[in-house]
Amino acid sequence: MPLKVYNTLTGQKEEFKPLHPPKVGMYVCGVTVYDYCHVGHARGALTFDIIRRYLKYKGYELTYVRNITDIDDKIIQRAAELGIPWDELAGKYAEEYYKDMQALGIAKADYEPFATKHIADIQKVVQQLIDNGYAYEVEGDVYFEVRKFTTYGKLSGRNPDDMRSGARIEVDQRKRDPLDFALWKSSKPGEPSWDSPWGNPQGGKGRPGWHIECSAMSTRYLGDSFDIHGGGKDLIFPHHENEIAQAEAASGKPFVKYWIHNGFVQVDQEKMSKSLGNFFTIKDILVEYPAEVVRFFLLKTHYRSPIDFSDKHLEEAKRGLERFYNTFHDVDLAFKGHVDKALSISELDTYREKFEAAMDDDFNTALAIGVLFDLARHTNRLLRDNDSSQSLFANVELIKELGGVLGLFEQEVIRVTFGANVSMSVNVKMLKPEELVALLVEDRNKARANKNWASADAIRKQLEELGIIIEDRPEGTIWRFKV
RNA sequence: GGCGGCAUAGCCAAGUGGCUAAGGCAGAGGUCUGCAAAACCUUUAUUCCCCGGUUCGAGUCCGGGUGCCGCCUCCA
Repeated sequence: MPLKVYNTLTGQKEEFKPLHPPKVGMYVCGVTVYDYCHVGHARGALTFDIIRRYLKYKGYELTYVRNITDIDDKIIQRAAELGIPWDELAGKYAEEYYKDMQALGIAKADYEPFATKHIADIQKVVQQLIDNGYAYEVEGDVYFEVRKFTTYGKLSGRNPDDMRSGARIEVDQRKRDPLDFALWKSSKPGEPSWDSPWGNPQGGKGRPGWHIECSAMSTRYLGDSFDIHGGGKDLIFPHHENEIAQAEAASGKPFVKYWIHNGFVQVDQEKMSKSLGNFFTIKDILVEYPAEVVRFFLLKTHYRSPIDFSDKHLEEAKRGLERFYNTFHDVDLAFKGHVDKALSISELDTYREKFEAAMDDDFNTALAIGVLFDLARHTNRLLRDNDSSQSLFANVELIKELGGVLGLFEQEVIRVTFGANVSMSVNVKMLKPEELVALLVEDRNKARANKNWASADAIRKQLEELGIIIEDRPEGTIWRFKV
């Protein structure tokens, strides 16, 4: 089945045909490190984590680059407010960013370049643009001349003549056109700076503009033309539009084939953002919910749709996840089942095919999760009918394998055994002293044997308050953690 | 003002021309059970914001309207 992706550049879903199969190059705009990351950043990172995982599942050889912006106005401003060096601030939040990503189960990209480590590459592109006649220098600043790039606006569907530049900010009179944007900025005394050929007769000090680093670093690692470039919807204009102008004006070649943009996380129907102040940091949320719940919550909605962030929705996601874990546990418990109506291999293949069809359709994780729910229900049904535990393990394996493509069900588990014939898998991260629980369960069962229901119920209730669920089943008592 | 997106059950959310509109959560009834939980079964949208149109046939395409959101300024 062909993979289809929605391409912002054409406004359509297109069949994914890499430039040099099976190799695929993907560049994603990461974060500017001046503060903690919030759930919106998590969604962006997660979207491309899924795309990466699925491309690999499909057998592509992916090179994934995700940058970190460690020099810009916000960093300088925030550092000044705090009275600390700008690079100390950037370093600190880069560290925090790495921690957040790791906590969310989002692996590092193959390359995670920092802007300040690529000043030479950036200057090379700026010079190239000047040489090609697309950029001009004014008092140490270098601007891109938008009117020279005739296809400007093709990504965001804008016409330069329609844009009301300067409607909300003052236009720098030194620019030839209000739309022109900075490639290189001269530095004021005390600001971070690098030597440059621009400004003063013999060259001056300055720093890169915001957009140029992505053009420079993406092509540095992936070549002048590559397959996928991604980021949040808010980057379409001006950031990505400008990247295209810079890269194509410099190289003379098409820059990116597929542009992919993820939708926003909203709070009460409004975009979650730093400027509105309505954000929740990743750290805050991970105190309340396991990372897997956050991941599941985000993947229940297609990546391009807006998603409303709320406690209620997180709780819903948690319960849904619990459903899968219950199935895993129950199949474990049915270890000694017998063989009859097993799911055939071809039936399992049908689920795999449906899952792939969903993911092939522009990474439709919401639909794909629906397929996993179907398989879980099917498995529970077979379990009820006393089917083969062997074949049901195959079901669970498939759920875990496909869930793994979404980064779900990946936690390390250990097997815990009670008495002679009851055992189960426990998420090791959530592990509490299991011997103690086993002991309490034993005590409770003694109480039950004596029909001391009050005592038995009290133990169950107390354990539940600790996050441990007791269930009395025909085959014996089991316990599990709440998700 | 320009450009783009969204509107599907109590809530969340798939579906973008054709069998009875996925799935999850919540609710109701049932099976099981000391009780509870889990699981399973049944049930919850004659209908997809409104009005026109195209078509044998539209939630799905086209036109108009209403509401909401985003970008045009830093933003994932």
